[in-house]
Amino acid sequence: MATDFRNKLQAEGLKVTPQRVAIFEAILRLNNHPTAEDIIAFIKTNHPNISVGTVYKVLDIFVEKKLIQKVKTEKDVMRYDPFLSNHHHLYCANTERIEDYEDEKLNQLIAEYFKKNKIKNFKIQDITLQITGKFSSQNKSKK
Amino acid sequence: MATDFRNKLQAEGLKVTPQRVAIFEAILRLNNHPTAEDIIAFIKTNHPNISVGTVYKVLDIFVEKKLIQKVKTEKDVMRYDPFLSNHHHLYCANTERIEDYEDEKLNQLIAEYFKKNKIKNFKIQDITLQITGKFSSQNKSKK
DNA sequence: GTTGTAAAGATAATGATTCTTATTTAGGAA
DNA sequence: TTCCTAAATAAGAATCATTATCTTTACAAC
Ligand SMILES: [Mn+2]
Ligand SMILES: [Mn+2]
Ligand SMILES: [Zn+2]
Ligand SMILES: [Zn+2]
Repeated sequence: MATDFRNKLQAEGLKVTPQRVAIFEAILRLNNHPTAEDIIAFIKTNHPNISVGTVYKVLDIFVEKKLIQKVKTEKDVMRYDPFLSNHHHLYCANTERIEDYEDEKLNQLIAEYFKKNKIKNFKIQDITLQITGKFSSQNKSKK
Repeated sequence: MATDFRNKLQAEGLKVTPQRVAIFEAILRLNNHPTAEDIIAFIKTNHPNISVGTVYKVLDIFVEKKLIQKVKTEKDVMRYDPFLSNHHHLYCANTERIEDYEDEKLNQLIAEYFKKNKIKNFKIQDITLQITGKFSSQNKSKK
């Protein structure tokens, strides 16, 4: 996992720097699909003089190299996801909480559906569900 | 349709102003899920001195009153959708094009699936698919 | 040691959006 | 119709997430 990350960076010809490690670890720990600001705040304790620009730069690189993903929201702040597999998101209707939702059976159901029902003039690469609603067990990793 | 819009505004106790009408019509005409900037550019021809702040304000009101929806993207610009029914979106992997995708059969399939497979601690309100891929018939209403 | 290059830090700039304030207007009341 | 006033708009400043620029550092190859 941590070594996996190092390997992936090196395979892309990118250096394994303390900043990059710290940013990646922060995203893993902050498991509510953190914003850049969340990440900076988290890192600041052990790594007080990290530069804001560096964080944004590194996040872009991670996204480009597919070490993380961006998560779409209706807000004017980007959020990041270290979880790369085909999965879906539960959006809280009231708060900024976003939880992962994995469901292989559902993925297959949808894949089969689209195998039979092609979309004209469109080649599907990826399907993600945004499931909006309310969490009943309050909090957990709120924002 | 146009009167429907007026009624809905009045039902909410909101005044029907030329700006609001122009903004709503612009969103209908600009059928690629326009940004505020797209809307402003479109309106400027007939309505040269509309204020940017007004457009953002009005868009917020429309969203709040459910006359339009926001469309989630990975970009730092908001996009708006006049289409309110349960529908999905086809995101072009290369361009900013976003098309509506309506599929009642799919909606039912998914609804049935979740009727049988509840998500623990979560009450679903709405499900939207983001379908990413490539359009084969190039353009139509590009960005 | 010198050179070259990727990466990080500091900080200015950008661009979408929001806020503030003065002015105008829609539309109900008189 | 005319008046009145809360609601809405215009103009422009401010905010804030993100980008860009420029300098400095890390570190490897020569
Ligand atoms: Mn921006
Ligand atoms: Mn912004
Ligand atoms: Zn996720
Ligand atoms: Zn739509």
